[in-house]
Amino acid sequence: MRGDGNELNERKKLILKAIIEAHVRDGEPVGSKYLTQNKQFSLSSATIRNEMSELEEMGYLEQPHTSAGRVPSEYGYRFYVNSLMQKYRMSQNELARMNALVKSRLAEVDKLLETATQLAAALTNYTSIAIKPGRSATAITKFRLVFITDEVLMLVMLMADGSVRTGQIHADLQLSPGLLERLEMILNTQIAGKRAEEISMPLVMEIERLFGEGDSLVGPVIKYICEVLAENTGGDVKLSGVNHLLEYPEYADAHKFKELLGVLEEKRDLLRLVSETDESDDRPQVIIGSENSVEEMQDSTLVFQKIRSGGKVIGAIGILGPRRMDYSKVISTVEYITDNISELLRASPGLPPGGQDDDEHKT
Amino acid sequence: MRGDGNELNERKKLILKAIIEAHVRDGEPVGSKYLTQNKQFSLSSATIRNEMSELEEMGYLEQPHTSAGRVPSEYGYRFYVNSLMQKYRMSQNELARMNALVKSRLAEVDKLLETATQLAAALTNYTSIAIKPGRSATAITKFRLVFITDEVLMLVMLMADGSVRTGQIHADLQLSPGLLERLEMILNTQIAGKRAEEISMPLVMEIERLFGEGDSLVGPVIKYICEVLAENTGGDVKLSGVNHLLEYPEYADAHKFKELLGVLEEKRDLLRLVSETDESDDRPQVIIGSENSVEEMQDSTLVFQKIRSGGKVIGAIGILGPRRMDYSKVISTVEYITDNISELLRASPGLPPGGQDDDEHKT
DNA sequence: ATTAGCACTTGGATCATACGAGTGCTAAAC
DNA sequence: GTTTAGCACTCGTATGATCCAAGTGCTAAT
Repeated sequence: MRGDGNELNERKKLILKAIIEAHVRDGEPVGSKYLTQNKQFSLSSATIRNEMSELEEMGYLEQPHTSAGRVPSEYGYRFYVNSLMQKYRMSQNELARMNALVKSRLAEVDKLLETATQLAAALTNYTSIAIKPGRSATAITKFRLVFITDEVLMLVMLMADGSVRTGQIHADLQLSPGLLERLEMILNTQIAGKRAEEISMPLVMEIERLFGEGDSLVGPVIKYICEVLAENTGGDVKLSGVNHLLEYPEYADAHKFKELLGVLEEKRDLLRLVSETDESDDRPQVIIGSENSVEEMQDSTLVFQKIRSGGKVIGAIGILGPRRMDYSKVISTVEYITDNISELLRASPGLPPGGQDDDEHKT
Repeated sequence: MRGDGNELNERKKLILKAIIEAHVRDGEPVGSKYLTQNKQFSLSSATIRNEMSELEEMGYLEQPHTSAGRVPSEYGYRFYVNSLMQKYRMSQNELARMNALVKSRLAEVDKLLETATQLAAALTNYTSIAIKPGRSATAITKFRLVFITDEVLMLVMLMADGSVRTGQIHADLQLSPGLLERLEMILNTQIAGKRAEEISMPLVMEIERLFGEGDSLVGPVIKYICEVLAENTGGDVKLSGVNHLLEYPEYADAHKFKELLGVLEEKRDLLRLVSETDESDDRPQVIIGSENSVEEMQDSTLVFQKIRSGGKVIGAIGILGPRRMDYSKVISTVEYITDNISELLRASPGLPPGGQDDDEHKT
């Protein structure tokens, strides 16, 4: 019954569009009469009723119960997003607000993502999600040891993917810049480039031998390095504006809302969701209802877009709301914010400058 | 009417305790009859009624309406927490679970706090909050510049409070270790120890003059330093288990819950709340209802405890739930978790080892 | 092909009633 | 003097009946 025959005539499209937009606006089923009175259709309610009846048969609409108006089906929304919707044009006001917010804080990617989420939530009145996928353990290409105090050193690690990690290590013996220089060299020759599995006990002992004094220094350092290598950084998810959801009657059911909240906090599912989608698709992705493999989110829509920097996906920002959501506005917002972030990332320093990747060398 | 005369006799205390515990258990007003049938009181309901009536007059109990049972008043809870409650003894099971979780991930304070929150939420079935107060702008005592690639350097700043901040800076000119060494020295002589206001334009120009080449390097570096100095790090708040709140009918009202969520996300109020309390008190703090200055939280109770490392408050973890909360269990949990974290912080490195503070030198 | 008209369905709001839980008080019992 | 039994009273909620408005589907007329 879906997409049978060949699609909708113009009038049906217009009606469907009007229904969806009306429903999104006030959240109630839309009746035939409503469409005639408020709107530009020069048709009677009866005619519209007939069309609606057909639209229902074709799967674009649904009836909550006999005497209610129609509501867009998931399929209907999907069609709307794919074909009917026109891009939302931000108002002067919104644009100004956005620019101001975007410019305010940049710097580290983390902060950037967080700001972006808050922004998205504030602008759309839906819940917004920042996703930072975990980098799966990469090798370390270079070490630097920095002398901080007599007892503390900082370990700086340049990762193969171009990012940098740092950590402080507390040593039990008296440190000196010279000592660190020696250890740094040893690390760079012996450990750089290796994966966690390759750091065997004999290797560690060899290093301790080379370094000579103070295995109370080598020990903690190696331990820290192993931790970083093994880390498989879990990825991070930040929510903003969860409270907005409660504005929509769709989330009135406390129990279901609780479940949803639980999933959102769990991170895992969200991360999977983002990584499941087409890796190369850099447009906003719209996941409507049951297209979503996470059960608890099947009454919601998730719109998200990946953010790249130097060819690598470094995160994503998304918006979550009821299936009845202002797709046009949400999609534009996500798109706009993502673009801006990419822009900022290109301009500012802060993270991988594209470094040792294959693609970038052709310039 | 509060605390008039001189306090409760034994029987009143017992009855009050029983009422509170029953109410916490099932969330409904407690009637006189209920107390007699289920419980160990060898009294009739009438007697209990009389006692309850007096307890009400004294301000420990309240009646939602004439024909409902009694409910503990805020004052009643406060009394319970202060005098009646006995420490919750964790079950073998809970202890095991906790230990396992605590041991799993430690390392950075951030991670630690996050794990702790999740733990607290899981154990208590309330919402848990990790609070990392912002350090109010401190001076930088020392700089280190680390060569990372031809174009990127890492700026390491030792702060006056003993912590370390790092940031990457992208330079437009070709970097070299020698270059950085020179700049490092200039920074250490010219800027170290200064506050943000003291970094004037003339000073910056002086530095550029001293450094000579490439103000395309000095510019970004100084800018970054100023940002860090001005930063007044906002502090951070992490929530876990928000969904648990929805289990309690107290939070059924979607609108109020939305407001509460909004406040929790805002961070600001929470941070204030924690910093408002007695700085030196390291026991768990219990803020019940209207004792809380945040309006939206006046129907809730917040239990939290500060975490110190080397004398400095580095964060707090707390639990938020309905006023009717299992105080005994919650307080013990918070206490236990906090103690464990302190323990871990003492054992592992990772953060300020107490550094250049006054108190610590006396060892 | 469109429209007017009408019978039918149905969820929600409104109202009245009944019920149950709990109290406060008085008078009797210990 | 304290405790208890008994009873009238209060009040929130659950239940059910009724009504209404909105919307549909269908048929017949335009």
